[in-house]
Amino acid sequence: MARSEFSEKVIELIRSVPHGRVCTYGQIALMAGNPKAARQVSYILHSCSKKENLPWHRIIGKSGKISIKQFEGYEMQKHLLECEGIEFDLNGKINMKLYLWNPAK
DNA sequence: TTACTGACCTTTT
DNA sequence: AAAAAGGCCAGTA
Repeated sequence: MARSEFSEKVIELIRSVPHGRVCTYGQIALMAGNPKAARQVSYILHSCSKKENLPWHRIIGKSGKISIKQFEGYEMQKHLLECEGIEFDLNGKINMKLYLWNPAK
């Protein structure tokens, strides 16, 4: 598999996400060096979550919603996030203000 | 090599 | 405010 520099950065960033915190695709893509490669982040997750055992459940959409389809693992992600202390509102969204991981700066 | 796909994001109706 | 369309990049076939 072609692990580009971008991919490795994404993987490392995902691994850097603290327990009980979430991050967005765009955020990771931006930190990885490509603000517009957010879509690719998801692809990398799919490729490595199994092999690298990455916390893919901590990666969500910018709106605070889970982007994945229900039959793909929506329930599992929600459960995993709840186990980390993250709560969902009535609309199934996450409070970004509280849980969004803001890396350094 | 080109073509198609995708767990997105931004801008425009 | 909500919904639709376009654009972007990297990876796989």
